[in-house]
Amino acid sequence: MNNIKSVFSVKDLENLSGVKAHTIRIWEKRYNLFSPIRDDNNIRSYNTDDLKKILNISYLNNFGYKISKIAKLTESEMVALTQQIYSEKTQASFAISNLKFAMFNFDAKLFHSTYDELEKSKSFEEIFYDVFIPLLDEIGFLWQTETLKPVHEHFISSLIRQKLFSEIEKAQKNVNFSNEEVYVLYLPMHEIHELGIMFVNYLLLRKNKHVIYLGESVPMEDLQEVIKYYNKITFLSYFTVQPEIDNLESYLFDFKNSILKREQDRFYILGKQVSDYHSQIPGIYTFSGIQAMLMTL
DNA sequence: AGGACGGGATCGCGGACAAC
DNA sequence: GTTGTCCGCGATCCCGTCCT
Repeated sequence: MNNIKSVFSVKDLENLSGVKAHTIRIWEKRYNLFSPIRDDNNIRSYNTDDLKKILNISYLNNFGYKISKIAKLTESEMVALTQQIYSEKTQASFAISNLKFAMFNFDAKLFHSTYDELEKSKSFEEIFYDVFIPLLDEIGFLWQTETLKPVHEHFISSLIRQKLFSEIEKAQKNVNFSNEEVYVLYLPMHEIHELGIMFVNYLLLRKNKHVIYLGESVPMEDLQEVIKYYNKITFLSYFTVQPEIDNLESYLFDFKNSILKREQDRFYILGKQVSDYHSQIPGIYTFSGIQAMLMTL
C-alpha cells in the first residue's frame, strides 16, 4: 500500500478524528477495531491504516451510525457505506477528512482526486471557503497540539498553492480592468504564509480589479516605488505571524508616514495578527475576514 | 509533574415488552 | 394506541496506578 512509517499516539488519533482517546481504547477493547503496536511501557502506537479507519468510523459515527453496527462492517463495506452517504451536504467534511489523510500520507494523488471530485459540483471559490479554509484552520489546531509536523504543513500548503497558481493564471488571462484604482498586494518582511493573500489576489481578479501582486517578505521601502506609477492605490496585506503584536503599531505608523502620504490611498489588512486590533490611523483598515473586506470594495 | 493506562460509577438514550 | 418499566449500549467522568 505505502511505505510511510507514520506513527500516531492515541491522543493524535483523538485530535485528528475528534473521538476521545478513552473512547478509542474502549472501542478497541470491546470491538477489536484496532491492534496498535505497544512499546515496552504498553503505550499504543497506530499506523496510517488505523488513522484512515478512525477517520471513516468517526465520519459514520457522526452521521448517526452506532459503533456496534460500524464494528461489524468489513473494511470494504465501510468504504462503500461512507461513499453511499456522501452527499452535497456532507461533501465538504468528507473532503476535509480525505485531505487530512492525504497530508499525513504525503499522497498528492489523493489530494488531486479529492479536489477533482469537489470541482464537479463546486466553484473554486466555494472549494476554498468550504474546504481549504476549514482545513487550514484545523491544521492550525493540530499545529498547537503538536500532532502535525512542519513537513505536513509544507506538503499540503504547496498543493493548495498549486491550485491557487493555476486559478490565478486563468483569472489573469480573463481580467478586464480599468487603471483608475490599483490594488497592491504584499506580505511584510518575514511573513511567508502566502495562501491567504494569494486567494485575495484571485478574488480581486475575478472582480476585474487591477492587481499588482508582490508576494512574500516585501520591505516597506520597495512599496514606495510603486506609488510613483499610480494615482490611487489600495495596499492590501495579510498578517498571519508578522509583524508581531508588539511591533504592530509601530509598523502601521511607519507605513502611514512613509507610504500612505496621499489622502486617496488606503491600506487594508487581514489576518490573525490584526484580529483583535482596530486601527485608529486614517486610511488604515483591518478586517476580520476576507468576505468582510470584499463587502467594502 | 505529566502523560497514559484501565477499571468502575454514572448518565442519557432507545428498544423491547407488558399492562392498561 | 399509550404508558410505564426494564435493560443494554455508548459515552463520559473520576480515580488510582505506573512510567519517564
